[in-house]
Amino acid sequence: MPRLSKTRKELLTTMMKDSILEAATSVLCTHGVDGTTMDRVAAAADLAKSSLYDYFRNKDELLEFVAQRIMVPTADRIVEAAQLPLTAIEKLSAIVRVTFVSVEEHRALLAFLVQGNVRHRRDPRGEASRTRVVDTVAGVLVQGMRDGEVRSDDPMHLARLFVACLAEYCELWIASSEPAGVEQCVEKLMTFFLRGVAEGAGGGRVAPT
Amino acid sequence: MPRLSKTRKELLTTMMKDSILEAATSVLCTHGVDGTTMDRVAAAADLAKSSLYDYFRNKDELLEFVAQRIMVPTADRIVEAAQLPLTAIEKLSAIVRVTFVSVEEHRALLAFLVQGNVRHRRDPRGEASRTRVVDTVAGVLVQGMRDGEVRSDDPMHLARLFVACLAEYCELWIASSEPAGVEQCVEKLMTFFLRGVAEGAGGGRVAPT
Amino acid sequence: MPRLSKTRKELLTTMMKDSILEAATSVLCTHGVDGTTMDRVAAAADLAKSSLYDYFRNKDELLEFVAQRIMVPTADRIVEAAQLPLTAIEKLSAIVRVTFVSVEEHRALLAFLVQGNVRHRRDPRGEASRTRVVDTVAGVLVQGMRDGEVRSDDPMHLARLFVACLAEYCELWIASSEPAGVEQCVEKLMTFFLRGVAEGAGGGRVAPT
Amino acid sequence: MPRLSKTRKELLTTMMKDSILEAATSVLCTHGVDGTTMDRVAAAADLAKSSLYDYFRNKDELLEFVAQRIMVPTADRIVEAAQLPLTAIEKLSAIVRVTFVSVEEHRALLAFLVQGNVRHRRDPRGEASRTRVVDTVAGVLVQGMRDGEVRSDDPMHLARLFVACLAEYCELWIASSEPAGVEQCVEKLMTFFLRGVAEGAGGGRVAPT
DNA sequence: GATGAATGAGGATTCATTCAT
DNA sequence: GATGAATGAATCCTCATTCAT
Repeated sequence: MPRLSKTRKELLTTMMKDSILEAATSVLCTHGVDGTTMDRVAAAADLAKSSLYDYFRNKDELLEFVAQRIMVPTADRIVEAAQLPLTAIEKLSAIVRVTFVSVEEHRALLAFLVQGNVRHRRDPRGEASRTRVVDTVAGVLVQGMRDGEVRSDDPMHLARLFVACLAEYCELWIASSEPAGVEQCVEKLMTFFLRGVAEGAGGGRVAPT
Repeated sequence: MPRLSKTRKELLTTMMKDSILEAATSVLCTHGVDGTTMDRVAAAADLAKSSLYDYFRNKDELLEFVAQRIMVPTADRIVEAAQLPLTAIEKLSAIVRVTFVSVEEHRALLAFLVQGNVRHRRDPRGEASRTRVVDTVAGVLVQGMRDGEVRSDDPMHLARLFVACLAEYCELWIASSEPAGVEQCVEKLMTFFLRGVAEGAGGGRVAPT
Repeated sequence: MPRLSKTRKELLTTMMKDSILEAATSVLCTHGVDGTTMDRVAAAADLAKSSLYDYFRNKDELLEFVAQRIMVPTADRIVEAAQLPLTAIEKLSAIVRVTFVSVEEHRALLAFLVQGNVRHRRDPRGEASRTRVVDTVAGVLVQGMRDGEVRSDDPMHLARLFVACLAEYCELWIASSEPAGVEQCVEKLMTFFLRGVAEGAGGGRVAPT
Repeated sequence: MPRLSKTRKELLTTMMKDSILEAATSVLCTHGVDGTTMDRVAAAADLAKSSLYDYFRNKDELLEFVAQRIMVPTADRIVEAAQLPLTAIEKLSAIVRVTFVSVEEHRALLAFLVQGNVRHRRDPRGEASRTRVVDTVAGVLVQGMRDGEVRSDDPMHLARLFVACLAEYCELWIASSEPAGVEQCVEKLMTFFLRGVAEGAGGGRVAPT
């Protein structure tokens, strides 16, 4: 057989990486980050453990690959949404919508990563993506404050609360036995985020001590 | 010498367990959940590793004990706050306040557990406490809806968002270099939770698709 | 049982380390440096592999310990011999003698280390000892040249040749089925080293090209 | 196309083996014996790893081939030198000279093999060549003793010392930043070997105990 | 109760080797 | 002949757990 053309070779490699990605994803969902061993990934990929090392230099690189493959496109879409010519509130809606769509694609995994990584302070995998998202949201909030759409407060704090709610709601949604439609989720979450839970327009005077 | 009375014996055991608890807490703060080995706990407790097994059947039981000891009292206080004769909104304020006070007491650890455990799907430690808190908050929200203080929505969903925000804000607060006072935090978080981020009374019309 | 006194504890640990040392020594002799696995050492020590790590942090530390325990005392004796108030030639004799005595104590192992390390350029274990020995010999040779006992030449080169011959002769000696006495070895090697192989006093005119 | 003639086929195979030899040589020089993996050799040979097995049954055979290809010609030249119609001392000179020339050709590699293999007791690669050399030298020494050029002693012992010195000096020479010329090396080494290090004709009375 | 010692079940990683195409 | 893909056996190391004293 003649040497495979470089392109073809890379294609095959890419397909294998994707197949391993899928296996790793499934193991991650089933066993959690700490339970994700090379053994299990290999088994899920129906491959010898050592073969994993033909595609990834080590476990970290593999996990990094998973994180990138899942988080980065989502973060990308979010950043793009924030760059559309919209009002701040419209952008926030768009961000929520885009997130739900991504999560719907990857179901459990994204939620898992969103959580897992956010929380493991020492685990840098995926942290970059989260930071990008938080920063993007903060930027939108600043725009909203400038335009009088959003009340004045520390934008980074609000952005983190926003992302935390988003993550929690994704989790909720995915775990739900009869998940609601994306649009309904967007609306509910935006309502919560914009108006809070208090009844009525003038509501929400914070209770005295 | 007569045998120690059963009571006295149990008292000593309890003291040892507390001493181990302290050691485990310190290790958890220093090394994180994954870095918490029986070796390190034993060293921190100035005890032989094998002696840990005289007080706890295994590592999980030990960690469970830690989780209980830290989370349960906080959850207790939260439940108590929810039982005071207050309006729903006042109760929510009280819950937030009580949480911040607990977090302030345990600093890193509580926040760590709040995060770490909530997120690790497979890790049931502390999950019970979290569930209790969410349920309690949901109950308060139901009261609020009945009394016209809280707008109508799925109380479990709102409760989870509430707790998620609370956890995120604790994290924020603990990581902060010049942490604000408890009262200020309570107010900010309650404002967010009750009124959202939208400017003005009529704000927060959710953006159309 | 009361806590073992620190002294007693250390004593036991030391005994175990020695027992492991012996096991490692035997494995080294049998399988060579590259064939010395923790598995084999554990088996030879009649211990679980993991127990080795109770006494040595890792394989390198174990091998380092072996090297130190074997090489350092020998190197020490050699250095001491070089500090006696003797003529250079007498010192060289003393060095050879001391080496043979050490080798006799440790038989195969010392020879093995002498070789193994000398040759594995990348393996720093024991290298320090060898360097010390070579330097010491070089010092003695310098003294000999100053005193007119040794002909002028690069002392480092001569020292390395000296040590190489010493090592080779040890090897020879150990492999021999009817090993000669130490004194005879010393004499033969010294004769070789001092006078070479040429017959007669005026011998050894180097052959022309 | 007609089948290649057997001869032609073998020729191609030989060429490939040589090409792999070169690759292996380069890897050996760069990474040492332990760092010489089939992967690296394949990469250096610009060949698939599995293709190596079309030419060598296994790694040992490959290394053996390398050893032979490097050592055998040198040993051959040494044996030839020993067969010239010369005095023993002249022969020894010739042997040293021939060795240095070979080493100069292969630089690091030969020295590496001389060391690495000689010392690894379990590693038979190259051992045969070394034995041939030692035997040849021993033969020359016997001639020298018969002719009164070399003092009486065990010729095998002296031969081994001779070879050990030769190897050490090669190493020295190769590691040297400003290596001396071959002739100078030959002379120095022969002087050492024939006359030892003692000053003066009558020198080298071995020191008394 | 407490301790020191020991262990077995993994886990990541490397590498020589095989085999269908 | 050559290749890409795959593999199993080793190897180092960690850690929860047990047990005699």
